[in-house]
Amino acid sequence: MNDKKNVQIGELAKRLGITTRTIRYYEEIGLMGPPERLGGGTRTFNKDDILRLKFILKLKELGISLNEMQELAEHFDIHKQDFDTITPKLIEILDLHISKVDEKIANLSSLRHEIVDYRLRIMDILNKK
Amino acid sequence: MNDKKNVQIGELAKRLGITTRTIRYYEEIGLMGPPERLGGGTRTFNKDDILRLKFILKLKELGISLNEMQELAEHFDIHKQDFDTITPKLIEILDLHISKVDEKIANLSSLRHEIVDYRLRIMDILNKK
DNA sequence: ATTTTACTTGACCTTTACGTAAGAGATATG
DNA sequence: CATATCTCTTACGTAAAGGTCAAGTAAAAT
Repeated sequence: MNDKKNVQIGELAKRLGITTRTIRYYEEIGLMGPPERLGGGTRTFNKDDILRLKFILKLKELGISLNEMQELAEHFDIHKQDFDTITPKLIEILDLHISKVDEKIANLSSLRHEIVDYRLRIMDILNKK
Repeated sequence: MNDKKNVQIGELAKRLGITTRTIRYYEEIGLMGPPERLGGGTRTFNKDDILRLKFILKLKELGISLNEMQELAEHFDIHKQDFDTITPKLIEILDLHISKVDEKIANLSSLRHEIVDYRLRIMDILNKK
């Protein structure tokens, strides 16, 4: 009666290197749609659930916040396998994210300059004494 | 009896473009030593206080966290004018901070690559259909 | 002197992404 | 069956850097 493929939360967490809290949290904020439950209420995750979770983790790795993902939750409904609809929107998001990253890099670079300059000025003060 | 130079918190905040809460907060966490008070308890800030606050804001601008500043609070005791003692330590900090920034930049750069790659793979999937 | 600002402390609120604990029920194993 | 090991929900805690009241004084302006 139990699909070989269905997994409980602890096992899934261990597999993906995250905690059960994280999985429940993603469900809590609606990133992870309610999974099936066993008779007693225990969650079981099927292949699609796992795919979706992996996808979320991938996006997170790329620096996309859970909040940003939520705004797009409608678009990457992996359950529905409508990869056609999800991808254009996702690419849009990724592009936006790339420019954000570029901006951050630019900011850090100028910050670096400033720090170096400041450092030099202090060194000067030290040497002039 | 009142030094022309002494300023109250609202005025000081306005001058530096921050809020009074921020100034009180810095005092709260010990970044800003207790200032003099008027008879009624109103804080007044003298030149040194203002210098110190400006210094803190400068460091903050450079991306140094309040926490990092606290660890160094002993070293940049501007009140004591011991610019000799503060600078070497400060330079040390700045150097450390520069390398932190470099690391962040490197991370963001590789993140950028990953995102672009991911984007490309998705584009491929789209085009192959 | 009186009104209008400004200042005081205290304490709770915000965001993000979970951590952690409590108490109770479910599942797996010997 | 008993026990060990999940899993469940609820709900408060955390870090950073202040924001935002609220009630009560003090200082400044008229």
